[in-house]
Amino acid sequence: MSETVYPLAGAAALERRGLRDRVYDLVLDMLMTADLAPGTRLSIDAIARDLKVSPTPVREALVQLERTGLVTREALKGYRVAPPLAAEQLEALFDARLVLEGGATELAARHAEALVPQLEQALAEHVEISRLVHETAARGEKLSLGLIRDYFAIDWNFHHLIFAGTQNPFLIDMSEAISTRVHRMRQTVKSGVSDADEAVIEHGAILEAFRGGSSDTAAAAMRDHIERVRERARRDVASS
Amino acid sequence: MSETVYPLAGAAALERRGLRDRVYDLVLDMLMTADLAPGTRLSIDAIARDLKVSPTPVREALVQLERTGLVTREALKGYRVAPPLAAEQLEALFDARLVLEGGATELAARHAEALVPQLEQALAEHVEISRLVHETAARGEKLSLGLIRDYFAIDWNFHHLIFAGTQNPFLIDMSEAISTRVHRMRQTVKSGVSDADEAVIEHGAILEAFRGGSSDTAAAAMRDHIERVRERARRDVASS
DNA sequence: CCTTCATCTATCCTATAGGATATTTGGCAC
DNA sequence: GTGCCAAATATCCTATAGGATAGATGAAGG
Repeated sequence: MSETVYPLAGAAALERRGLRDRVYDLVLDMLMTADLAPGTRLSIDAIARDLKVSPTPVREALVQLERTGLVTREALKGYRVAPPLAAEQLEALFDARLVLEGGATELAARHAEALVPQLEQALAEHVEISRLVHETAARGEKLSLGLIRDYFAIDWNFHHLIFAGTQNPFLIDMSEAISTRVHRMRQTVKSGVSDADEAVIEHGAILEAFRGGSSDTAAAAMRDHIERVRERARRDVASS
Repeated sequence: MSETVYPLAGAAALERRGLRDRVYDLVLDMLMTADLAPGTRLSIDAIARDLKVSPTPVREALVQLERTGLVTREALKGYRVAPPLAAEQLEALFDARLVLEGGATELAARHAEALVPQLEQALAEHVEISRLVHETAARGEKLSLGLIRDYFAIDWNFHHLIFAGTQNPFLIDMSEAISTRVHRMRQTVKSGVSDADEAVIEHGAILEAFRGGSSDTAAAAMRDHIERVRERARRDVASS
């Protein structure tokens, strides 16, 4: 008796999750880190055996993943890792980002006061991990998958904070759809870590614009950043 | 024997669908037409009994619906019809539409030549059904659910064509997320049919801008249209 | 009369089983 | 050796069963 009951501390944060959700996280993580060749079959039974669960929750997790665009489904044939983004689709992705993130930046500027300190924090982390990457590279070591993963997470966090700053649940939802595609693109396109310095500078310009309080200036800085990322990605594709 | 086999005619269009997909369509239709009170429980077993299928495909269809925002899920508690859009969320929805549809209109202007005839067709249908609505109202008859449904479909078709005109799969995906929410909003907000004349005029202005070929003008016309719809929706909410 | 606790029912969640479909393997004919 | 067909295997898809959890009902105590 007399079990220690932790009262309300963060009770709202504790949201119960079924097995389905955990399988979803695991498969998502698997798709993000281990770069599977596009078109690889994702056998439901095989995944179920691997994770020691029944096919049912796996099936549901894959239905959910299908809506993110990371996997494709053909009825009665199964799921596959989504094909890589063709050059045309890469352009479309950046067009969509220009629309979405440009607009989101304008809206987020309404709450700039709350947003600026968060972006400062995110940028500081970005600077820090860039330094780490450079040091590792200078020592001639190969960048560990974990480090690359962390770098991408921190880089995207800056963009994510801006979406969150709009306080618009619909835009935040859409940002997640974009997010998965951007992460996937970075697996195929080599770049992403090599342009760390430029990314930091451009993020800094966006932050500065937020400090200024002009939504138009901030949106312009964001659009400029995305266009530059697009250019760097184009060069990478061309050189591969 | 000797079954009549229809050869290749439109074979590409015939895409095989599992039971899961049919259940999805049925539940989606049910959510769109029969206006269920928000918060209504969607029992998996009950739906399965209704449709004479096992719970498994129903469960998968609901997972898919969850991503559209039409239903909400609480682990171990089940699915419910999504709560109605609060005033705040209504504003957020229009903000998101301004960003998305404004941007999409700019991009669609690149392919204006192909788009204009389609929009002309859509607008003609819009005019036609508006006339029908007016006649029905003039006779003092109550508007049938089918007529209202058709009106909404035709109205939204104009917006959908513009998304399709971007030829951007990512934006088209996002438009579907918006579409379900807009349809749902129209169930709660009374307006939508009453402003038929204004909608036709504003759509006409967008079409005219596309004919002119200026992407900025077209985007401005679209944003103006959405802002006006927002205003009309606000008035409706206030008067209820 | 109201609160509290136990029991009971309904529902969700996961696991297992079997039929249906796709894919692969092996063999045969050319 | 190459192309085609058939059987075997693997996989997907739906159905059913049982354990687990949430909500409801009813009784006991204050």
